[in-house]
Amino acid sequence: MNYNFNKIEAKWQKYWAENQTFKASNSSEKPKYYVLDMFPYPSGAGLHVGHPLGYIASDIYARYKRHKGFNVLHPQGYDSFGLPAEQYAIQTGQHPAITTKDNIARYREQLDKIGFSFDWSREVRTSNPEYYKWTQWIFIQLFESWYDLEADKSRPVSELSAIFAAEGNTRVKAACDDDIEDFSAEAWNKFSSEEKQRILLKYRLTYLAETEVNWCPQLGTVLANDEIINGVSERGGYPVIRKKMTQWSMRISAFAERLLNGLEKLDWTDSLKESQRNWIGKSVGAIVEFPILSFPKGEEKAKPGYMTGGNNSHLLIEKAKENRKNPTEAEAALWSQLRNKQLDGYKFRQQHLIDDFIVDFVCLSKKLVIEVDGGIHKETKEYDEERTKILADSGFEVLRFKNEEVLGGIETVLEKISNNLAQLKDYSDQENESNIPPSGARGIKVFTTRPDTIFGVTFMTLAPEHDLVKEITTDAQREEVEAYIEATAKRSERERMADVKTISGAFTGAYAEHPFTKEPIPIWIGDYVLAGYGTGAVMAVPCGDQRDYDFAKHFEIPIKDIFENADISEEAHSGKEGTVIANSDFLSGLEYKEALQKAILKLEEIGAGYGKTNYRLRDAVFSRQRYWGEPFPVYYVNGLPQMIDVEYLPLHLPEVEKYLPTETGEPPLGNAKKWFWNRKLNKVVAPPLEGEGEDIFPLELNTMPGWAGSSWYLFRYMDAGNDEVFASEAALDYWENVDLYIGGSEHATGHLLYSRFWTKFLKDRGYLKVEEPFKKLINQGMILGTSAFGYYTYYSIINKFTKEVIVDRKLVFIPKEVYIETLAEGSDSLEKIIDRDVDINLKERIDKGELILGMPVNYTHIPVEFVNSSDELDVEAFKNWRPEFKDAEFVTEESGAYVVGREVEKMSKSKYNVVNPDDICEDFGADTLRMYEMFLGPIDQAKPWNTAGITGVHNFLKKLWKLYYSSPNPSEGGEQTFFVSEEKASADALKTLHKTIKKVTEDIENFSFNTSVSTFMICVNELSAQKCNSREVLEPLAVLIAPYAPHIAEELWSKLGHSESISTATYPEFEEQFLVESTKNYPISFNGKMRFTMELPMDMSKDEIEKTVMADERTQKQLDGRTPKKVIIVPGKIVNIVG
RNA sequence: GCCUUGGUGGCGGAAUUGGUAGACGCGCUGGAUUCAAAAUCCAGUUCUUUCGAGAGUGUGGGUUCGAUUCCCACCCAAGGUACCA
Repeated sequence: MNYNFNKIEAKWQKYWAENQTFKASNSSEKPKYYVLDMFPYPSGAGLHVGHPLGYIASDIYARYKRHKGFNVLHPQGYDSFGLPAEQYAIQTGQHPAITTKDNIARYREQLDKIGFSFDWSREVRTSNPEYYKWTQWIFIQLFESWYDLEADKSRPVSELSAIFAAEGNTRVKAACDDDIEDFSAEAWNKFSSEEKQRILLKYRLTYLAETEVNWCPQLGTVLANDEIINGVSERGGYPVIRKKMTQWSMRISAFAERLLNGLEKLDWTDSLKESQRNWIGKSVGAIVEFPILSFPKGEEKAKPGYMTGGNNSHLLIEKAKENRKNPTEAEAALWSQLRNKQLDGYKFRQQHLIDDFIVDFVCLSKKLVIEVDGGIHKETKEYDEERTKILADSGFEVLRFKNEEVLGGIETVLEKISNNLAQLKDYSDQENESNIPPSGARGIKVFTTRPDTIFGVTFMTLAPEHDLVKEITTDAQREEVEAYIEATAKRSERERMADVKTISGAFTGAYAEHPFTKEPIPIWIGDYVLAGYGTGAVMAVPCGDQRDYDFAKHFEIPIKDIFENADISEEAHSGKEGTVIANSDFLSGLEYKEALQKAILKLEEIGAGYGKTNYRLRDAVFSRQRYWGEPFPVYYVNGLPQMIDVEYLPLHLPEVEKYLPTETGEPPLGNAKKWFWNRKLNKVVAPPLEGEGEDIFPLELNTMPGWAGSSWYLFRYMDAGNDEVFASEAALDYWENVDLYIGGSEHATGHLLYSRFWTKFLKDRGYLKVEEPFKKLINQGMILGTSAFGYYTYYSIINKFTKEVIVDRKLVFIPKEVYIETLAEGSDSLEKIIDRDVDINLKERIDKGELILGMPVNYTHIPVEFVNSSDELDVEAFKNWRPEFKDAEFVTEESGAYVVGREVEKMSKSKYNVVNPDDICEDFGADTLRMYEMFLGPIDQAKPWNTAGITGVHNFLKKLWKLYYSSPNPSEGGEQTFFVSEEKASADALKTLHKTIKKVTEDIENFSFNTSVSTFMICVNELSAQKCNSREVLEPLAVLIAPYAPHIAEELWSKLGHSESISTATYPEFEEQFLVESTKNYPISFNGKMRFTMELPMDMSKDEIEKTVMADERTQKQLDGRTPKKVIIVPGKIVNIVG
């Protein structure tokens, strides 16, 4: 019987499905093993042969582990929320749920044909409400958590509130927003509920924050970086700008150190771990604060808020204003005497901000602060002391009066003030008050990894988006700066990073003060500084940093050399090791490391900075302005987010008529007719009518990103149907985490980091016991397509005088060489071709110059299914494909065929190079497809698909089949029938078998599937040559190959007399004894080049080998009379003769 | 730009720890079988060659008795670069 793969494969696929052969149990005597593929997105195009590559590899491993006695969990499902379905919905109006369902059905059908051992009873889809209920639940858990930096773990927010109520927020160390104000327990307890919510939001692991996005006003939507091409949208070509938007963020940065350290224990490739390390980007350095030295004239009056810290000042200003409106009696009395330069002509300000403090009165020109105690603005004693200290540090004198003093005898108070004013140094001589930072030490914070080079700072650069830019820019520079900011807003972040050639920037006109030298440092803005990195500002050290160097050269900013023996005439000296600092005051003469330490110490000493570890990892934006994603279980009361109670989950995705943003630019959910939450009824309702708004609040309009559902799906598979919890404790305890994960390296920093983050979070909160989701990870490379190209000319002949068109764009396909030659050298060959095609009379008239011949050339993709393995085109099929090719002519080879050009590209519909796995299964069988995909090359590398090569693997399976179909007495002319001999196998056959067991097992453990396929081929070739038909060899061979070619293995297994599936048959054991060799075929090299080989006994000694080799006549011939200088002998390996 | 991976015959690729470069398969060439074709089987197939041999693993250097493998510099290609999944 012939190898009828279609019949065999259908039979066993049916058997597996009916018997639930691969259904995994959540309890078993056997050890567990969890094999997972990266979550597929079911695209509309269906699977092409590139997709199953990783699934085949994981399936082989899963099946191998079953043979090895493991209880294997090998599930599959769909990451079914995503942009493509939404795009399709926008274009066609078709609901994404419907297209997604269809696509999944198609995927499933295709997957089933390949014979995977998936446990389909556990299938999940992220877009199913039963699934996203738990994604929403996890979001709520994140919202209800904060990160305790001391315990280094996530804790419930209720515990944080308790801490605040007991001791305020000054002692707790938490991962939080930058703009946190200190408050006491008393203060906390007095805060309104809303105030508390606002503060807690700054601590939660998911929080609302302003983030920069790529906004396309015309499309009314946010675009991904790769949806932007040259600053305009890919769709439509509309302009895109950077815009700030309030969005949900995930505080992944709190986990940075754990994500970094956790890598060490993972069995991932070094390159992948390295990618994650770089992404997390830990750098140790210092925060340095440069006080802003100058403000433009008049500005300090108009804007009293030049404080340290961004949003703090805004809050303080509000408070100060309030204070001004409601003075105490004493304050009001004093102010009436101080205002309008009444006292000795000195100008006083009331309720003024200095640093982060509000003082009652201040005379800036004398740096004198007047405080009146005991009023309604009374602060705690602790706070007062701290404030006095900081004010003193900034050079302010503080004068305190009690309420009674002011009210009892204002004359005495005024006299005291007056005396003080007279004694104090006058700061107003330096150009008004503008040289004194009006509010004290407002500064620019920078993060630097090289505080040792601080004396080399000659300018500062801020990101153009930096909050301070608008405030510090002088009138003279304003126009230039604003134009620059506008220009930058048009460039994407990636563009800005990639483009190092164009140096651009603008001077703000402002200066900062060097913390040590007190020299003024000009403040520039430049787009090489990114707002999201560090503090969005750098201290530029042109002598030590190339980008600063280039910037300085370009704008002719001085470059200060602070290195010993470094040449900085051409480029910056960025080396660290062995660098000695010079020209740097107390750092001079110190080596890099010492200088670094000392610089940080000094900075801390003078209060201008402190050592800090910085991470490049930014908090992850979690909002998407899309329809087809998980809705947030969130509604808003007075703009503050509220979580829907867990018992009312899932919050279903609403129906909308249009999947586009609303006319007012809101996300697509804004189109939903019913998208409000009734807090009383706990359900989704229509917008409130007049008078019934009390319990009805708007729901969140954004949806979650693609990575929400895929960050935790591995745990859902452990207990997929559970509607009480995301997975039961028993299931989680049994399966723990994924033992082997296979997928593309493109997920290195996205999915793989986010799922590690969520796993750590869920562990902290006690929902999981594991710290990591994926123990071992293998990357799969992409399978590329081999595109086919046709080259053509479309020539026209026009009458020079009458302009009559005689031949209109006639299409002639030409050989590739002619095309290339025409482009490179000229059209000689092309003309010859056209001459043959053109009517003789016309040709004569062309030669006479009466007619003009135009013949442009071009190329086009040709569908690969029209091309055979010899690159010859099926001309008729191609002509019928599209009307424009109907009348095309073809210049053929001698054989009469038109030969296409070939090139390797990504497999894609638009390139007409997609190969469908269904077709391959139909023509060659799933077993052939599986083995061929593995045979193509190493699993982790990209390689082109070439269907022509598949016959080799197919023939191999036919040969394998024949080994078992070797009826000793086939009837004359009849087919071979199944036969295995029960006799002892030959020594050669056993050697072949055990050699194969050894190699294949090693390969499978090393995920070197391509070499194991080769090994099988060698094995079958050898056994065929040996005419081996003994059960002793063929039975273990069937098990050995079963993970790779399961259908044929099942068939042979049943023919061998087994009634159970082969899937759990015991894996054959390798035995060394069959491989023992007594001789070695030694390569004999001369100066490292192998010239001939010699068969010598394995146990021969070094001396004997040398003697034997030297005595050989071929050795003497090679040496040609010379005496060798040296003879190197590695027993069992080689002989090398030098000389 | 930065990070990661890779570069070996006409093609996919192999080569364990520095030890016979090109296993295995495709393609190609020749042969057997056949009226013929398909299928199958056998032999050959890195390049150059004056048939002695010589060269050769992206390029240029280095270490070594010996380098595809280790080191340095460079070139090229692919993936990622934070809203494609």
